[in-house]
Amino acid sequence: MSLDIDSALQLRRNQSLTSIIRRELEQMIERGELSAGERLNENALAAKLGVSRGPIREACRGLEQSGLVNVVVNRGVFIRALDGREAAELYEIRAALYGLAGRLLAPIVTDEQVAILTGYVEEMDAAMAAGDLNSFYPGNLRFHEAIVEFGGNARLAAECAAIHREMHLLRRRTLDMPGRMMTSNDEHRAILERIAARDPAGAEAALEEHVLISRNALFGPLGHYPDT
Amino acid sequence: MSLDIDSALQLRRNQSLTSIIRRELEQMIERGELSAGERLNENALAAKLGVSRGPIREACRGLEQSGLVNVVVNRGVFIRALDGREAAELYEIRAALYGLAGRLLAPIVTDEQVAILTGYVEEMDAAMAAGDLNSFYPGNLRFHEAIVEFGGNARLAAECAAIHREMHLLRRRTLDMPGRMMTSNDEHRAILERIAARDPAGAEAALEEHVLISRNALFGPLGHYPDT
DNA sequence: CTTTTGCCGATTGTCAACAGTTTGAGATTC
DNA sequence: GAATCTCAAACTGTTGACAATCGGCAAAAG
Repeated sequence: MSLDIDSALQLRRNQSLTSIIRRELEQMIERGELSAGERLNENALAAKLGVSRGPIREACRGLEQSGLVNVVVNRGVFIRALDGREAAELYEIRAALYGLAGRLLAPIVTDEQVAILTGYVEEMDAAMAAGDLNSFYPGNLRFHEAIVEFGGNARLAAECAAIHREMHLLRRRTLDMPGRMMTSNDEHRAILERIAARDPAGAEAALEEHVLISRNALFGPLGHYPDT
Repeated sequence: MSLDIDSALQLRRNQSLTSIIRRELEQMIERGELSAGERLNENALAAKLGVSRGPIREACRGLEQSGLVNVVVNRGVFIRALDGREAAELYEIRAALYGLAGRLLAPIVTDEQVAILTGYVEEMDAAMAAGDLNSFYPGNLRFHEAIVEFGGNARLAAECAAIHREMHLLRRRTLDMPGRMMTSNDEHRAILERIAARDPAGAEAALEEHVLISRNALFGPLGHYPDT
């Protein structure tokens, strides 16, 4: 009982309407309920959420800074549309950051953490065997999240999460295409193996390669910066 | 005359009060007029800038997202203070990003760009010879900016600029300490030499090392994540 | 003397209204 | 019939006001 009150107060304590709305909008983008290029109507949103326009505008300024929306003066805020070039640039950065995460993690990883990562890979194996893409995806997500978390650089983890959110702005929604599921998990095994071997350079290379292969699967292996 | 009007309109066209205020606050932080931990008073700022609190609050939400301020509900916004651990984490990320920039640039750099970079290094040499730290600093800044710009990944350049802004939150303000000026420019020469040789791996390594040496100069070479 | 309690000024969170801009439809002209 | 002009509706930018909350100080209780 008192625990409920405490947690409720704790929630209230660092959640203004603005932050609640920002999170809500982020999730709407992640779920695809707001698609790229779409315009946000402040009045409509305010009415829908039962608040005034002030907090909505504040939330949108936060989203603007994190790159999820574009704001055009006197015209409104638009869900950002990643073109091919921007997505490719993002993948490049992501590859470098995941590589760094692997390099940080390999020397300090614990046996327990290796076990956790192994669990995720096996989950994905099971999903793969069942041909179930919907349960493959969360395993994939947690595998990558865990690597950056365990690496010990909290800021790096936050940055990777932000980039991952931004990836949802890509029009072609298949972040990991069905056909890539099995080869993808082979790569996961390779990454895990290098981490478990406490091999920083190997883990770095495996993670970088994994991200860049994903990128090439989306854009084709040739174009450096595709134009759409 | 009409040019003045046009440029004024052009300014007005994609600059809301919010964006002007955000830039102003960023510059105040960069110039050190707002020091870490300090609290921003919305009313005072609004009066000082001659606007209402709305745009101020919106600007602060943007600054929050880019990590320049902390917002505590019902207490206000505080200029963020980087502790040692956060700064070290930032340096690690920065090293990886600059390394990526060097790797991208080396294969595609033009002779003209090499000449520009060489010019910056010589500027720094001159400043060094004159013992003039104040003219060393901007050369240093432009050298690093140019490398990420020329690399061709616009998003990477933006990310590096954001991290650089964030570095100004460090309490120990000497981003490059006086004593490091000469050794620092030796490293710049090494970086430039690897880029001019069109050597991606070498440029990457030289840039990473350069950033990590800076980090160690600030924190000492030993501690992985210092606590203050 | 220390601790608790209640109040008050200051500050933030939120809202509703006003002012200026954009947009699109219909009228008007050539 | 096509292009241009006019104008009103819709929307965003900004403001000032109201409500809720926090921190500190003084008085009362122990």
